[in-house]
Amino acid sequence: MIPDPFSGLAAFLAVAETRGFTAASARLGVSPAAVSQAVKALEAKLGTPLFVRTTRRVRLTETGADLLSRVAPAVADIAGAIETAGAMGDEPSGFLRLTVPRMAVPLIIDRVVPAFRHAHPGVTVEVAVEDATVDLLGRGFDAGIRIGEYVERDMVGVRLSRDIVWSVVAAPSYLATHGRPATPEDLTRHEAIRYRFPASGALYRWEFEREGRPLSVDPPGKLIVNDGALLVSFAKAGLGLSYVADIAVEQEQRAGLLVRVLEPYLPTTPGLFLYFPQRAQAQPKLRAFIDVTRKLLRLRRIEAKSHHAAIGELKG
Amino acid sequence: MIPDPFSGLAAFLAVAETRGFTAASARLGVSPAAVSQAVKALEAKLGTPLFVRTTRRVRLTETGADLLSRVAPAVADIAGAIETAGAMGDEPSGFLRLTVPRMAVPLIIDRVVPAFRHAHPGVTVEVAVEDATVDLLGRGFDAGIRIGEYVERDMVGVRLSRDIVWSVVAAPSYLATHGRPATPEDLTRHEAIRYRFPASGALYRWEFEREGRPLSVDPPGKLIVNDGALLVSFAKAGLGLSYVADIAVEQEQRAGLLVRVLEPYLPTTPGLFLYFPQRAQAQPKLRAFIDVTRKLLRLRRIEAKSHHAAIGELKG
DNA sequence: TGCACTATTTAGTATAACTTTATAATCGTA
DNA sequence: TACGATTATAAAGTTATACTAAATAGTGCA
Repeated sequence: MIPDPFSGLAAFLAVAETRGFTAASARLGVSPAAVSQAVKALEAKLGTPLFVRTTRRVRLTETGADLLSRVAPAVADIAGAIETAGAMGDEPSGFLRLTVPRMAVPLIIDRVVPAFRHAHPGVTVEVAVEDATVDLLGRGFDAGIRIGEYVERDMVGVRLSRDIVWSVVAAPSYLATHGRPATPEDLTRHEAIRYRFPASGALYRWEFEREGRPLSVDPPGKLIVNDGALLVSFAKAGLGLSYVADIAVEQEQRAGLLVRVLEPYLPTTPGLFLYFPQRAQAQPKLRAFIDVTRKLLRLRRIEAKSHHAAIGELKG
Repeated sequence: MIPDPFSGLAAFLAVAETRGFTAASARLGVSPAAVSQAVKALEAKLGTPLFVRTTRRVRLTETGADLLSRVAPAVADIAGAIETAGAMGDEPSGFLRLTVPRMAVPLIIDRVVPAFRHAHPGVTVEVAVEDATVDLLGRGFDAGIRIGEYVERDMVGVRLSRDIVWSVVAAPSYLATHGRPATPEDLTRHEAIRYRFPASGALYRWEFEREGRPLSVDPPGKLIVNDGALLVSFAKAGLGLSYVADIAVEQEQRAGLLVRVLEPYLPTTPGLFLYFPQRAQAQPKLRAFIDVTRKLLRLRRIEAKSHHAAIGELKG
């Protein structure tokens, strides 16, 4: 048997509170003999009687009174904690910790988290923005957003966006001055706004395809940033070419502030996904977050269709 | 069954503290499946998972962490109350935890503990052998054996042995080959079997007195041990000189296997004492241990007197 | 003094908890 | 990338514990 430090306490407390074994047995829903045996076993374990009893009266000994006075508050604490834990069962509450790449902030997080907080004020949300691939369980996260379809087993991926078409963009003013690159090799004669990964410190190589084969380029650049938003804003300022996901510059393109170049050479990859451990998906806080996210992204798809935009399917 | 408000808590606490079901099952002394079932039943009762687990990792959920933080102090209170109640019983029961230096094992522990266990089978005795000075209360010990008379407040010391006369001893064969040191300085031309304290890693300096003034020597030696028994057995094997308490080599001296040298220079210190908190001495388990110890050491003194040996007084 | 009621003990039974075995999953290392 | 070692869990069977029923002894009140 699992050694039970509480063995006999329930019976002891019931007898002490009702002042009798028969009353205690009625309260506990068992026979008087069961209560008698349980208390007797506890007394044997302690090596001292807890009650003085006649067939007509039950009185706590000094040791029993002392034990009761110390144990009763602690038992009440435990009962309260268990009740609270049980109450947490149905309503989402507690902490929801997410790790997300910076790109996901304007696309997903800025929209979903306010809606989620509004719908579930009992849940504290923590968003850790980082562009490194994160070990969810090891770092204590409940879920994460990632580019591309994760292949880690026992993880579930929920698509949050359509596929990403990568883009090289520049301001019209930049192109007027420096010309328009026609092939990836032309980039050697241009200014690139480079991206450095915060975690690893590596510079992001620009990736292309030619006739189905991958091609990687390290273009020259005198601007290096570690923030995706700066890639976009510096490009708009005419400071160079940026390599970004098309979904990050949709508005700038529509407004004519940024222009795509090298389109025939740019790849497409799966978009943003929400990942979480399969075992965790039964948790109310996570289910609630997924539900809110789906509803919001479905609304966005309806909006996008009305703008005649191509939308990727949302998958469960 | 008596409804048990604590059902599953022991298993839950064990898993939370050990961070795994297998480790928890080892601690509780049951199979991993039993722990898994107990926790699962508690989770079902609460309607919420307490752990997120893979086969390789176990992590508390937010609910589980909250439950743990609330339950753990209450459980500790209950354990303390039960232990106190048990200590106050007339029949000694529960745990008696002792910390003792290795030297005390052959002299005291080997004799007293079997007798005590025989007389009081209801008490579980734990003996921690270590040569470091131990904080009794901080480490959860009921009593400890120490060389010398403790002056810590609220502690009571019961003498267990007569004063210790320290000795430098060697086998006759060693002395025949290497000569007999006449002064502590002569040790520089001898082989010492050194003692290293396991806890601190410090080498034990050999302490002498000359004309009432202390004198400390670091003799050279190519044998270093952290076990007192090895000091004696290596000395018997003629491997060098050992610095030991005379009570540790009484039999070897009587048998002529070891010879004392440098006697005029060796100090005497108070012997072995049993120490315990003053407020604990009313506890039956501790009173019983003291009684058994006194009886046994008194018997030993009668034995020793019949051998015409000098015995130190036993003090309370 | 007698009766009603309670606590306890004992023997038997039922149920709960545990074990064993097999399986699936995970993580680390080669 | 694949394989092996280790862990968690589920299911079925077994064992041990806790409970019940019945009998007995004791107590307190009318």
